[in-house]
Amino acid sequence: MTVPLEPFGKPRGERADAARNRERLLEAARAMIAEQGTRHVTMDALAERAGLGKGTVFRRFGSRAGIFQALLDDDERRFQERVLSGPPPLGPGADPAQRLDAYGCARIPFLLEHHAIARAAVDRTLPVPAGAASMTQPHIRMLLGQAGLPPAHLDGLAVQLTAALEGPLLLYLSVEEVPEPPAPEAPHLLVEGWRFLIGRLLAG
Amino acid sequence: MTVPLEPFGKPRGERADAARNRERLLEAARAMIAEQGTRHVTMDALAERAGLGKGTVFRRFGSRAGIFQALLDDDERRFQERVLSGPPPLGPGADPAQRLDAYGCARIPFLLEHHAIARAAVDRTLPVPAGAASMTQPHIRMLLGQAGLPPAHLDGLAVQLTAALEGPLLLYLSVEEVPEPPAPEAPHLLVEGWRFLIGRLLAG
DNA sequence: AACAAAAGCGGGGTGAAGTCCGCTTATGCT
DNA sequence: AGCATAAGCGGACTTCACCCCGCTTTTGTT
Repeated sequence: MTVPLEPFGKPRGERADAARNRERLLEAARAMIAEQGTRHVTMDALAERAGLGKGTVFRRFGSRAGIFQALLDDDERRFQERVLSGPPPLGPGADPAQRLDAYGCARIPFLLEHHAIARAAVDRTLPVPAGAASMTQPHIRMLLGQAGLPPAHLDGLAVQLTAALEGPLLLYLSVEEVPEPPAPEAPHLLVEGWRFLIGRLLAG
Repeated sequence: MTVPLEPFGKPRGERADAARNRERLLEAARAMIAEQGTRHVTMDALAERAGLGKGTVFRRFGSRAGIFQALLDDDERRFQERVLSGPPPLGPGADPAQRLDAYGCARIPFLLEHHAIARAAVDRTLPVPAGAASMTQPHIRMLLGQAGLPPAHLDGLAVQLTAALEGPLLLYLSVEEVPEPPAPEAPHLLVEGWRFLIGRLLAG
C-alpha cells in the first residue's frame, strides 16, 4: 500500500516558521481556488497572497502540482484509512471481488468530489501515480491476486484497471465533461461501468 | 470513427511556401528527436534549426503537441486504415470479441513503437483523445455494442477500456518504465493483460 | 504585367514554472 | 544569554510555450 512517509513539504523536524508558512500557503491556495478556480492559482499570485516569496512556495511544495497534492492529502489519507482498516466491503473482511467492486464505488465519487484539485495535482512531467494517490494500483493488484487471477497477469491488469478507474477522471475527460449525476443518489456512469467490468473479470 | 479532415497544419489550399516550410519543420523535428529526444525540441530551437521564425511554427502546428501529432499522423492514418478496411481479425469481418482482442494486440505495439512521440503529442491542456488518436474510443464502443453488451454500459465501458488500453502507455508509465519486451516476439505484459480482460468481459 | 487581396512570416513581447544563491532567522548547545 | 550552524527565505533570473501585429510574399484576376 506504500504510504509515502513525507507526503509533501512536511519534513519531520520542521521549523516553526516553516510550518506557519506552509499553513499560510495552503490557506491562500484554498481561498484562491474558491474564488477563481485552480487555473488562477499561479506561483507568483499565491506567494504574494500569502505574503511570502516565490522561492518559499517551491521549497515547501516542490512544484505547482505539489500544492494541490498537499491540499488533497488529508482527504486522501482518510480515504486510505477507510480502505486499509474501515468496515467491509471497502475495508478488509469482504472477499476480494466485493472489495474491488466497493473500491471503485468509493473511489469514483471521491475523485468526482475532488476533481478540480485532483486534476491539478497530477504532475504532468511525472508518471501519474504521484504522491499519496498511488495507493490505487497496489491495492488493486493485491485484490486481484487474492481473487485468484493468474499471477502472470497481475502486473498488467493492475496497471490497466488503475487506468480504467482513475484515468477517465484525472486525464481523459475535460472538466466540463464531468457532470455530477443528475439525482444525487443516481449512480455515476463510470461506477456502473466499473462494477460491470469487475463483475465480468472475476466471474470466471 | 471520426477521421479528422484536416489533421494538423495542412489546410486545403496550402500555399507553396507554406507547404515547403511545413516539410522543413517536420524534417527538423525528426532530426532533433533522433539526436536529442523529444525533450529538447523547443519551439525556438526548432524554428532556428528550420531557418524560420517562431511564429511560423505556431501558425503551422498550433502548439508544441501539434508538431508531434503531425509527425504521428501518417502512421496513425495507416493504422486506422488497417482497422477500418484491413483483413480480419483487426479489420471488419471477424466477430466483435476477436476484433477487440486484435485491436489491443495491434494498438499496444503501435504505441510502444511510437511512445516517445505519442507521449509528446498529448496536449496537456486538452482532454486526452486529441487529434487522430481519437479513433480508439468510438471503435471500442462500437465493438462492445456489437458484442451485445447492455447499451446502458456502453459509454462508461468505452471510456474505461480506452483508458485501460492507451492510458498506461500515454500517461501512466514513465518513459524509462516502457521496456521493449526482451525477446522481440514475446508478448508484452499489457497485451496479455488486455487479452485477458477482454476475454473475461465478453465471455458471459 | 500589374495589381489587390489573402495568406504567410518573423521576432519581439508576455506570463508562468522553476532555479539559484546570498542573506536572515530559528534552534540546540554550552 | 551568546554562539555556531543549519534551515529557511526571497526575489532576480532563466527558460519556455504561446500571442500579436506590422511587413512580405504568393496567387488569382484583368
